[in-house]
Amino acid sequence: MPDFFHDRKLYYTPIEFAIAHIGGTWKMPILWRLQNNVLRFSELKKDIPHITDKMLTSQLKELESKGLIHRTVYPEVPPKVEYNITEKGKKAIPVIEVIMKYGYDLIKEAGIEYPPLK
Amino acid sequence: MPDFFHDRKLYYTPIEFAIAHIGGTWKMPILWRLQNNVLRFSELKKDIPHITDKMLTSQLKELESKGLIHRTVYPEVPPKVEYNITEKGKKAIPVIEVIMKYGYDLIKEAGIEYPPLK
DNA sequence: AATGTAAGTAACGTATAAGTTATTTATTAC
DNA sequence: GTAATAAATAACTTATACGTTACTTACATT
Repeated sequence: MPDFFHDRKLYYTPIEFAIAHIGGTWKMPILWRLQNNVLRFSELKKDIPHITDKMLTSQLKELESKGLIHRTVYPEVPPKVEYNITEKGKKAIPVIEVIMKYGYDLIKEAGIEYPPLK
Repeated sequence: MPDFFHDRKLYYTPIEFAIAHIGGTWKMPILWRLQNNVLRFSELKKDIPHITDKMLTSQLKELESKGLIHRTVYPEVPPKVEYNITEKGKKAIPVIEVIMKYGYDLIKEAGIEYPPLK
């Protein structure tokens, strides 16, 4: 398991590389919502509780820079910007699904009351 | 998707809860190595490149406190401590596998030279 | 002229994760 | 009596993630 460089950053493992793409508090919630919908900045903001403008902006930028989503600007006033998932981004969806289900299992095991999946 | 409290911490989503269990730089590499082996502290240290004593200690403690691994102390000098995965911990293995495979895919897509999985 | 709008940016502060270096312990081996 | 050993711990520093508040833009509406 050698280390490797990418984009001026050193990675130790494939896991670390994967987390660099979909990790952090907000990237998975964003990708999850874009899996079947093209959404505007304001719609994402509404859909994702607690997210701030700053975090939404920065996480969208990171996802775009890694090619998981695409950003379309409509030159209107007030601005209109739409975000859609890319083919590359779609490959993250099953991964997110597995993590989400694991989270639900843990919640259940911990005896936390929570609306069930599906 | 309501928020919930657990262990005096507020979680926003099942994903966040899952990551609290297996996230961070070192927890997955540790669990992965314990999936089929009972290992001593020093063996884990040898097996996991770049990990420091401090991080190994703290991450083992967190994994133990969440019930994913078990710690056995043999009252000898010098000390002997063994770590093994629990039934609860085993449930994380398929999740880690999916993330790892996703990492390998991303590495391949990025054109990084890397020894292939399997 | 003032107000509202969508999609941000900037400056700043806080919290958590992770890394670095030195020290501890009890016993056996030299 | 000094050194080696395994498994840590403690004090400290650095880096990164995340949050808070205020501000910007260009046009349309009132």
